[in-house]
Amino acid sequence: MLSTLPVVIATTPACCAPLGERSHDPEANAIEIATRLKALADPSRVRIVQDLACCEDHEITTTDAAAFLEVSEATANHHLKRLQRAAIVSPRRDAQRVYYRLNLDVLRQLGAVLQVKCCADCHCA
Amino acid sequence: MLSTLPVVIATTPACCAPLGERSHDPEANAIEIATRLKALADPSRVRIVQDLACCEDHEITTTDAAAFLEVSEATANHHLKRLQRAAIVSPRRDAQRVYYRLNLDVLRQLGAVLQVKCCADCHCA
DNA sequence: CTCATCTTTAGATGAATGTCAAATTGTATG
DNA sequence: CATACAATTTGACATTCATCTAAAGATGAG
Repeated sequence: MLSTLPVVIATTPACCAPLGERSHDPEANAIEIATRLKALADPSRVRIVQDLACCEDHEITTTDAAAFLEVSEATANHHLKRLQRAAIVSPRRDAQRVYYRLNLDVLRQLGAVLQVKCCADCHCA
Repeated sequence: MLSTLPVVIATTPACCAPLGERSHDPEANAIEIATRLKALADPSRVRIVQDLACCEDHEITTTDAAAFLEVSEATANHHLKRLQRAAIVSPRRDAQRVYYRLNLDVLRQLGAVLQVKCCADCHCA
């Protein structure tokens, strides 16, 4: 289970790309980033996140997600758990139902990792 | 082979999340985004991109990548091709060598997709 | 042309994963 | 407690994929 706000993603490097912290352990850092990206790299999970970012109350249950994705509840639950393990969503129990909600900060930080800025003197586009 | 600048990612929606265009075909759009994320969602490929964003000349060859990742050249080439198919890198041939270079705009746009902004009246963090 | 180097492809293999049906657990209500 | 509904787990299955070795292409040097 990944932490909600990993240091490796939060820090900003010196030169070009903010693709996570490179100074400490590049290997571990790359695994961390890849793990989070993998959690998002599936059409069903992208749609869940899209819906969560836009829907009325910004929450979704396993049953709702199953109907939304037109998939079994076991599958919907699998995807929600996958997102949860990457700290992209968090669960909230209310009676029988479990509502999942986006962790916007985590999503934004993951996005920030891809906002590569190159140094002034390089030939990058 | 994905196009270099897909419309689906370039456009900006109305309300909350800019997780790609949702108005046209949500299903196809989600597949598009997930496909690109998948191309990046591997530790070796993250390290390649990290290196490309920072290294001296912002280019890398199959042989260099193999040494850098400590992996066979076939494997390194596989990863570079995967990134190329997602338009994240582009090849440039010079004599025997093929130099791969980042498409910064594609990377930035993919990152922008995750920069979820919620509407003022919602309860998101 | 022949050799050396770099790149790419082909085929094989093991691990991860998306999906489902079925069974199990959790929670509330009669 | 018994029933109903929601969530989760389990086990199976097919697919994808990271990796390797071996072989084949591509390109320049002698």
